[in-house]
Amino acid sequence: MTVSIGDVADRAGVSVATVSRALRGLPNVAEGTRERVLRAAAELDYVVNPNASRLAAGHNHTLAAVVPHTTGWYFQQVLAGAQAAMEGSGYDMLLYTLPTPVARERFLTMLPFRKRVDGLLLLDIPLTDPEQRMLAGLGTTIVSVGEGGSHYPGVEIDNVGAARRATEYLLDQGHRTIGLISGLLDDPMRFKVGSLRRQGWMQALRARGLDPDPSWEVAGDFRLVDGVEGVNRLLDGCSGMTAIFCMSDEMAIGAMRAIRERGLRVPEDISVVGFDDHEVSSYLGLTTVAQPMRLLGRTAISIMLANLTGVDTSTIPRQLPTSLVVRETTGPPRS
Amino acid sequence: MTVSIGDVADRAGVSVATVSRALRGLPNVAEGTRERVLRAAAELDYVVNPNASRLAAGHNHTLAAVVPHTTGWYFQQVLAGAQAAMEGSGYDMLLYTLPTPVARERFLTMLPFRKRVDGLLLLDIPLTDPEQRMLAGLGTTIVSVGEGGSHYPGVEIDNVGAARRATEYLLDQGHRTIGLISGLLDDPMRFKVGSLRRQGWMQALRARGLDPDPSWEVAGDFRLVDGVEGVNRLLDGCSGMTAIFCMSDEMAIGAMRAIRERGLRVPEDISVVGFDDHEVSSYLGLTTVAQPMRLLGRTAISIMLANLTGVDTSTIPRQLPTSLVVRETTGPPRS
DNA sequence: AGCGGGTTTGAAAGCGCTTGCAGTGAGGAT
DNA sequence: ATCCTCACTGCAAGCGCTTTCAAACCCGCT
Repeated sequence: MTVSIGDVADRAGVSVATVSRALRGLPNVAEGTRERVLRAAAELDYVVNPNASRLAAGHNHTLAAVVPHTTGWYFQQVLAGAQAAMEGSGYDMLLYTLPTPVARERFLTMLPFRKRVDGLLLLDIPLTDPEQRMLAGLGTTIVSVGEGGSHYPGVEIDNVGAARRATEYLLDQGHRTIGLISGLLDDPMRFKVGSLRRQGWMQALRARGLDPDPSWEVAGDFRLVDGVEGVNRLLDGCSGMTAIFCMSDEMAIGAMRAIRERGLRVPEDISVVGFDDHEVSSYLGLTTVAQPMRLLGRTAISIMLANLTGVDTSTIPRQLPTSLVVRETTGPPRS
Repeated sequence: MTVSIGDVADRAGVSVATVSRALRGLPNVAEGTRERVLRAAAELDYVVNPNASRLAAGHNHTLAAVVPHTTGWYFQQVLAGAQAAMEGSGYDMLLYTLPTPVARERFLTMLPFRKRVDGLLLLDIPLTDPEQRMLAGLGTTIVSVGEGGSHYPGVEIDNVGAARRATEYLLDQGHRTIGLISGLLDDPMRFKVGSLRRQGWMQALRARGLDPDPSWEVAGDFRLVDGVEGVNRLLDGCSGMTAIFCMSDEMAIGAMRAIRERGLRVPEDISVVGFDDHEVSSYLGLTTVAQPMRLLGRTAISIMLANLTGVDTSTIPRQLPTSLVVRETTGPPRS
């Protein structure tokens, strides 16, 4: 039915061992033999059976990406970058999505990737220290993006610095009461980036002698709807706010919607800054912090592949630059 | 080093054959024996080696999704639906992305999924008839979403009907010159959905005795930027246009941007309708045709799994309903 | 006690490939 | 001519499971 390595060997008049070596480009195969094997394989339209090959060789040539969810601009972009970097590497990519606490728990207890994956790419998966240690102890190569850990390498951006920079820009424009729509804080299952970006916002304000009141901030979960709710709670709970910093573009878009529904204008009444540089942001004129999402993915794969092959990774940068993209949703406050 | 089925067998005091059967829940294993095996496996923290298992059993328990690209709201949603439906099915999902003609060609010639995948999920991959036949002849179970084929089952929406409905709505509002920003047409490598939706638009206009001029339409590629360019070409080439139907929300968002940049207002000067019901559309107030993307993914997986197990699939619907979501970017034309 | 039937179990033959090790030959050195 | 190298090649033993087939067992019956 299906053509196997033995068929190729017969046709080429050599042993299966030689076919195996020839096909994989190993040395110790005479050039003439290799050509004969290659021709026979082509004629028979042979493709190796990865299961057999992996079983015999004891590796999987498979990587798994673990993401909180697959929708969401940020994750798509990082994944796309990772995929691109894997192109031609001979590795397959499996995807595990952990959208709910239940899925997360199951992943952490079942460890479904064991014996089927050589490397695990953790894309902003917040893990407690014991969880990190447990995973790292499994023998699977791990690389993280964003939410890092001390038990495996990772790439990330300077969240504190980026948020500080965005806030400083707002301050420079003359704003003094700058609201924050953050990610859920202090939840071990949630992203640390929330606290980091909040630190940046806080630092910038404090540096100018401003003391952010608790009513200046509100927690969201990076989604559009959180922006809407966030703005409403912010504007109801605090007067004189002239700018809002959102920890994701999605929240910023929701925020703008809510602001306009209250009859206020952006940026005349309220300036809005987002984070991510979502595809639509440029079309909406959203001022935002751009982070190199695809590069994050590519870099993580570089580290992964290098670690897997024992190559030195110390020259690969672990922190990637962000940039503030100023567009039309920010401006000076009305005097 | 790693615990194998033999270790479990030893510990449970049975043969590997029995362990294999017990672990997979096969009948013909005494209840007491099964429990003993399960306990031994748990104590040893045993997980089966999928490579060995698949090699021996001759199946892969892996599906591959083939998508034009992973960014883009539509594909993410369909994929998310598919992933959700695979949850607990025991199948892994591999992803092949064909963003360029080169990648597409390579995929079609190398057929990298052979011997590694039981089923192929073609997500809006336009294929010529010979290509379809070739793939179908490979013995891999194939299911399509969107761009269907006559050589394998698929799920889709009524593109013609949906576009006609949207156009009729615009006509009912009083519009008479309704532009179209379509997908690339007549390109074998491109989506047929473009032509189908165009047909719907055309039918609606003709039914009212309107004869669309070539200057009423312009081809795009479903991206934001295509909306911007499309509007500019449309508005430069045709006067009196009061509404524009875009074949994707992304193009609609770009279109609105361009319209506003020209100093025109939406919907007062120009009404805009999109297609997909993108996440941000509700926040932008975009009137659009909603299609059940996640359900498309789920349904495709249902068909796939059923076909793989030889279950009858004739009761699974092959065409899913769309709905027109009227929001704020449409209204009557200015008299 | 002996028998027929169904239920459990185990032995062993693969599944298709990789790889350690031994064998083969050609070519050069002695 | 003999011996040694070294570059190739083949043999055969796995890799860790599934599955066929037959043996073993447990019943209730005769």
